[in-house]
Amino acid sequence: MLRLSKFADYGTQVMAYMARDGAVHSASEVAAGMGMAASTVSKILKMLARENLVASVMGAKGGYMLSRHPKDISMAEIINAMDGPISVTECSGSSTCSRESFCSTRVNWQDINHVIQDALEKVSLAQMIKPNNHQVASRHQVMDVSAISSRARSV
Amino acid sequence: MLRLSKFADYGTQVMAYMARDGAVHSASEVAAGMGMAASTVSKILKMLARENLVASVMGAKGGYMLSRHPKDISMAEIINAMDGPISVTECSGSSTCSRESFCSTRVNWQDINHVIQDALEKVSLAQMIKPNNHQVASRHQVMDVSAISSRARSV
DNA sequence: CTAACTAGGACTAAACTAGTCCCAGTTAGG
DNA sequence: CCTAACTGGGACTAGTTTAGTCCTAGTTAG
Repeated sequence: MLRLSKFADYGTQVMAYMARDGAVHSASEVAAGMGMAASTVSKILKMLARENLVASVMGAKGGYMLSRHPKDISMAEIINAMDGPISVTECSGSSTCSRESFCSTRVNWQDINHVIQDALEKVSLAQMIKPNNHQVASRHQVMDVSAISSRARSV
Repeated sequence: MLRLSKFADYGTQVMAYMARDGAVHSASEVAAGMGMAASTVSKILKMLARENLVASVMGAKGGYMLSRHPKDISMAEIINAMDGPISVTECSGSSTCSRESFCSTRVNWQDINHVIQDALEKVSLAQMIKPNNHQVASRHQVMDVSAISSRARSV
């Protein structure tokens, strides 16, 4: 199946929801807007915040906002934040595999991981929320650090 | 993590093992050669046989063999055989998602699936067992149906 | 000072995965 | 024709992972 966890999926949707404006939204507000449980959305936003994909504003009237412009956030970043590094097999990292001596395929898995990572880096959140126009293989946007607001602390 | 099941990984290794020659090997023989449990390898070979990636020979002195030349078998086929269709999210198929009305990202996930599928189709088993030479993005081999043997029935 | 938030992590139930086993069918060879 | 060596298919189980909830602490607006 080559599966992504549900969290990566949810994370993308939460990001998509937040991308509609640059404003601060509380977790419960996002949850209500998306029709999901507040505690679940809260957990997802925390994970996204830890990786600086959203910025958090603490205290009353606080909440979360995108830390960058949607076109400067790649799907690879979101997936990495939610699921950890993109790697199709266990052995492709540093971990030891008991059959490593037999295994002739290891370096090639790494190549495959790299291709997938590349493909995901080329898709921005902005593209992801547009109606489909087959832009997946298009050129990667260069970051331009257009801050949406300066209110956030944790960026 | 974008994980593949262990079966896809094992499947690849079993295929790699069988690719060393065109001969018939019993499941237990392959298991012994790879240092894995016979029952596990047997299960994997059954799955591969059901998708016609290996051909089975029943009865005494039976076993399995690759159904095609390694260069005519793609990684996409092996992964599909072991894990089912390559699809990064649940909703990208036909299944209904409760938030489909909110979800603006669906068609774009399908594009991403397609890119990954493409990348995996371009890697043949033959390439996978060669020492790494960064051939992942190279052109896809055209099938030439060079039968290795005519002994098999289930091809 | 209090209500409305986020931060972090512990905890649990459900789902999935990996691995084993069993029984039925097929074939080579004595 | 019988038996041993195989595959085919599927049931079953233990272990792991995932998803989701909840609790406590810290921060800030008003």
